[in-house]
Amino acid sequence: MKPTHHSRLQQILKNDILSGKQKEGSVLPSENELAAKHNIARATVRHALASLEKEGYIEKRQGKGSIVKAYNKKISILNIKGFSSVVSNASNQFILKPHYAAWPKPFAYNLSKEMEDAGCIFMKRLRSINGEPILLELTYLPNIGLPDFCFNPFINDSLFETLSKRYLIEIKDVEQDIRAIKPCDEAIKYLKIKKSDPLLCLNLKYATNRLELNIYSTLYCDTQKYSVGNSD
Amino acid sequence: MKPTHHSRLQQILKNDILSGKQKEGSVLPSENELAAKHNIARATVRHALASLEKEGYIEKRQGKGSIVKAYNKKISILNIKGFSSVVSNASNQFILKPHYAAWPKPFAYNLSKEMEDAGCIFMKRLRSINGEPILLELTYLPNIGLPDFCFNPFINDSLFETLSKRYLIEIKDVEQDIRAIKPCDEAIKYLKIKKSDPLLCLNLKYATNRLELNIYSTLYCDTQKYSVGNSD
DNA sequence: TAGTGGTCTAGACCACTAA
DNA sequence: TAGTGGTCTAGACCACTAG
Repeated sequence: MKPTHHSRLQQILKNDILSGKQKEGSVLPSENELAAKHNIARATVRHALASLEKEGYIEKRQGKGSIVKAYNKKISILNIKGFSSVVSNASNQFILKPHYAAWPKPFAYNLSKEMEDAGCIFMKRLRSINGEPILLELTYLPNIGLPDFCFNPFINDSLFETLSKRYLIEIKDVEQDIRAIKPCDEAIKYLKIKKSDPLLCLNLKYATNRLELNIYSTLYCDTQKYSVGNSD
Repeated sequence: MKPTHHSRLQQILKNDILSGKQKEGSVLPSENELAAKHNIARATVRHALASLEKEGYIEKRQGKGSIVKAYNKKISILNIKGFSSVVSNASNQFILKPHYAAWPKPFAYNLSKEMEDAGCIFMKRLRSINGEPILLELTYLPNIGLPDFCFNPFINDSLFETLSKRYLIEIKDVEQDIRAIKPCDEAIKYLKIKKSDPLLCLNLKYATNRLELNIYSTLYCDTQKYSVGNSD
């Protein structure tokens, strides 16, 4: 996995934004400036900026420039950013730490024979905001090419950051399925809601840069105080 | 609004896919072939294909080609495609036809003084699949630059198609806000659900190619039979 | 008017896939 | 090995924004 010019620039700018060096509403250096500074062609700069725009970090305006987008305060599960990178005052608690298991049967998605046989890594997490439980998440990863996954703690409490830094796995795409349901017993227990409270249920399928590797999550979300959104 | 080479090619390919001339799983002509056939540079072809990929119509594979994506059978409200272009056997019924009105107060989003003063165009639609009511949609458009909007019927029953063909307005972006709620009386009546049934509520804000023009929709969706998804 | 992003060209080389 | 998409360059002109 060799870094390209555009992905390198993309990472530099993303870090500038996340670290606050580029504040929301500020204008990035112009495409020509970036090209000159990094010794790359303008088309390559545009490629990097297009990626940042797709991920929701910037907004482009003809004649003005590339503007750092306002930070979205919603629980942005629907975009690719994940949870811990978006919500502040959020905390993660493992109800079940990552462990090896068989895939549940039946499983909502089709699995290849190879994945089926390898079994899965399963975890159950409760996510809270300001101490209030908001989200119960069941996550399934195929037990392929993830050595020692269960024996090392997460980096920064983040599954995606761990996958990226430890295994060079990047999330490319999300497929999602949303329903409003009556809460199951488990959700009632952990989210401390009533049996009559409606609950948001999301089934997510994350595609990664490894073609055969998908990550599956089922989320139960109490949307009475917070809503689920995207900034896409 | 002058059509560009890449948007023209994008439209041609999109039509080929939607009309079935390019079937799901089939491979589009190669970038070089498309470039030669349409007398444009390969970079321009790539621009068009990138847009199609972003909208979920195709998937690119290095060394193989651009593959037409499997048609997503879910009610894809979360992507930009809209409703009528995605779901077959779907029907639209106006509960309230488009008419001029004041903006509701309070309104979930901030409006500029100009928009506020212009008032809005409001409509209420019930959408059914196979004769079963699934979705109640309340839509608000600013009454700016949409002459005679209320006096002409929709093209193909589609708001987006009407905006595109009659007013050259294209949807660029969607911001969404999702909740599971207890149904309101109106939803119970039109969707024929019980008071205890959980209901999915979506607040959508569509951005368009006209900077000051946003479209707002509130959707109430019965997800007991169909779920809401995206193919992003 | 100067500077920005948007579109477009005509090349080049590389990485991957399949026969 | 031939053909595909992925990356990249060095130019050009246009449309839009702001001073």
